[in-house]
Amino acid sequence: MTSFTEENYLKIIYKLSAETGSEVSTNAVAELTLTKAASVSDMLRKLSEKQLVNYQKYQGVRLTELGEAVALKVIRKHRLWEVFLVEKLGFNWDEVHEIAEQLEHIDSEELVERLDEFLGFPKFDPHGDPIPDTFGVMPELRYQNLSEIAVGQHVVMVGVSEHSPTFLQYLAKIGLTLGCHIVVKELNEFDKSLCVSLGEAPSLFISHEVAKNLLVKSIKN
Amino acid sequence: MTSFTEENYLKIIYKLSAETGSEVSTNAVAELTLTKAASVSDMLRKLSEKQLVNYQKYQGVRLTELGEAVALKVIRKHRLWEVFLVEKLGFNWDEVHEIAEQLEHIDSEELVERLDEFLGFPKFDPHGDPIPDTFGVMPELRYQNLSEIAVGQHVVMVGVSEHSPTFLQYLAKIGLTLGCHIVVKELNEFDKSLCVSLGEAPSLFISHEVAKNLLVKSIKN
DNA sequence: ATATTTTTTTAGATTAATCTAAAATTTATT
DNA sequence: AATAAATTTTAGATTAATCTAAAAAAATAT
Repeated sequence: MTSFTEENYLKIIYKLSAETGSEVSTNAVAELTLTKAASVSDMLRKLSEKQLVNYQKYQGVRLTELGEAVALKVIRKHRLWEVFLVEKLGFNWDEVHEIAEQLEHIDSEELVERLDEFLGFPKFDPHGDPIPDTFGVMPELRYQNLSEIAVGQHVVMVGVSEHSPTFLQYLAKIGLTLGCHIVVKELNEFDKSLCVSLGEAPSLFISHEVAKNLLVKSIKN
Repeated sequence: MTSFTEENYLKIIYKLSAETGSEVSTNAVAELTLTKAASVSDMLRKLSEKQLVNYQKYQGVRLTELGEAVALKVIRKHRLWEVFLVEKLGFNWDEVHEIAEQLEHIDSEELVERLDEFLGFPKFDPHGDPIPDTFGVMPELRYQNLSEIAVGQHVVMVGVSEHSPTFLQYLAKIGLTLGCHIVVKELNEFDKSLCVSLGEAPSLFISHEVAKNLLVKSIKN
């Protein structure tokens, strides 16, 4: 029905679309599929004929409901296999992606359901990413506040619970953006302020007041 | 290195070659790959260029050592995955072939070795077929005599331990051929003779003397 | 031993997925 | 708003795996 290649395109369009919330550009897809824009154009026309995407020339692409269902099935398989590789076969969480990229295309509904059961119906993969259920429904994400994170932990910023412009402008000014990686370096006992590092940049001080309003996702290490 | 398709050809050539012991014909390969002879000719030329087979036009094909090593790796993976599907996921032994046909092409040495360990280094798959080790070495086959088989068991005839023409002619006469499926229906206590059935054919009486000389492989059910 | 049949190979097309180079469209800049 | 720059699409090729139809070789039967 859908080829290995088509499934990869759908998965990538799903991910890009989830990030931006709007149409996905040809170039963005080309970058992740490791192909050229010309190849992407061809494939988008084909996926469009198959009713898997809505595609208007020069206007970017979006998944149809059908396309999203297919993408979610692939993502479900990918993440379940990652759990299997880590929990059952003892791989490290950073060694499993490439293998799961292959396993995600194995075609058998029965296999997926039995694997899910064998693994105890996990809700998150070893990277903390949520595993869609049979119907494509994602589990609730269990984000934490940065203020709850222990020293030494590595997290990704996934949102804020305070939405005032002042607060958001402040975040932009100190370099805290959605998706940035944060390592908690130090916790000051007296005022609960944090010293954190952001990738290469010099360390940053964050007050408890600010930390309470930052939603983060922890990254296993 | 070797594509999905090439691996399937090598696997099929291995199996045909193991049965006949000599060169494999183009048509025989075409039948099992579900393609036409013309396609097989093309592929044999290609596999020959890659040093995976020895192929002389019109003279049939044989695996090289390299080709056999690749085929055995695929067979190893196929049979290990079948054990996984039956032992861990609870599939019936007759439901797993199609899924294993896909899983056998997943490319990761590390995965195969860890799977083998996870399964407890099984020597035979759920159909009783031997699983080659990492180096492509098949375990000793543990055939049984028909006389040792319990009532209700389903076996396949794989050989004889008496090779006299009289005996072999007798077998042919009563319809016992290599590869035929036998179900043990009844055991007569007083002379240890058996009543067995062979597929659709009417039941057959076999003396203990004959049963002792029939090598069979049991089939899990 | 010749003719017929069967098997196998070659020649020429087809499909899926990709590419490069050129043309078309959209976005950004003066 | 006109032009320049960037993005996207089309046109035309390429590669892997397959096909049909025709030619060549081998096996079989008279």
